[in-house]
Amino acid sequence: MMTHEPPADPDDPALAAAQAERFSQARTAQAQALLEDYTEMIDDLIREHGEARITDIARLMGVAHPTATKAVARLKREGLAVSRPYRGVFLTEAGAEMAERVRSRHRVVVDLLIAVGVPPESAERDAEGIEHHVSDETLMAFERFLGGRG
Amino acid sequence: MMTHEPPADPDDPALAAAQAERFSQARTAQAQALLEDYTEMIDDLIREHGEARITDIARLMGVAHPTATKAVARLKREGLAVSRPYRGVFLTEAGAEMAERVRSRHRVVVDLLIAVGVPPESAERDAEGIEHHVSDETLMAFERFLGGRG
DNA sequence: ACAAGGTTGTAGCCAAGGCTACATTTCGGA
DNA sequence: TCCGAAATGTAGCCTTGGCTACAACCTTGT
Repeated sequence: MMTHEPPADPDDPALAAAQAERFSQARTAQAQALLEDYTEMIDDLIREHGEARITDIARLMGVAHPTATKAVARLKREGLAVSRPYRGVFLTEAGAEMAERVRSRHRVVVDLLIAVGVPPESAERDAEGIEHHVSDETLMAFERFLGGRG
Repeated sequence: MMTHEPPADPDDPALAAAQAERFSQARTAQAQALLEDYTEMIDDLIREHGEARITDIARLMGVAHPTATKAVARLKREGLAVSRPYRGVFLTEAGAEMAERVRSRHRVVVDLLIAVGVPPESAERDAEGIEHHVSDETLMAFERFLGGRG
């Protein structure tokens, strides 16, 4: 049955465009992923320690500290965070909103994975990558699914 | 309840390492994603047209043709594909195996999304990004879940 | 009070994966 | 046949997200 893989017929412009659009979208989602991860991490750290220090961000993200600095610079550029030299990093309102959204989505994804039988450890691990590709419609479906089984 | 988000306590080396490892792994998966996508695409084209041309690959992936050329160069470097100038691209045995694995995983992911209530269109769209982060354990869980409701 | 050590910033490198512009090759139709 | 259009290759640019090395800045203990 051919319901899964679309024919990918290079002669059909519509199908080709649709296919290209999916990959394009996956690439876009990936570009967002870094923002989301750092935003949530900063939010986590502030909740627990009242501040988010570059060193801690870097260590928890598993990168060298200049990499974290660059990421924070991008967050600032995008209006998600603020910081002053040698002070911690803080989220703007937009950043806090994103963090909340990301945190909630992460929880739902992990819960769904566990609900369909994925071992919790794998669920936590895979969710880190999966969550960035879960659209709003898919997220809602996950919530319905989880809700429908208490 | 704290079962989802680990405390992310920067003072606990073990937790920090585990957290870092998850992000690290997500980054690795992302690096593999391009290989997987192109490999499957080439396999698709060969199945349908007997050959995979750079132009078609590029169009279906939604990129300019030199981008596809670069990707194929990487596939060749990694021993997944072969090609001669102005001839099509072909998969090595390793490439064909990867394509088969990726195709199968893609199908399972789409089926699972649909099974938990995601609209087919969204399922197809999101699966493109999600599949690359589905580990073997998670994949097996998906298959069990699908099997158990046949 | 101040030196040592940890933290942060900055400079500059690399590879990957996009792109455009241009050169070359192939191939099909007049 | 052979010429023009399409396909492919190549060069070179940009941004991103890694890294190391080094400089500047805090902070803390003696």
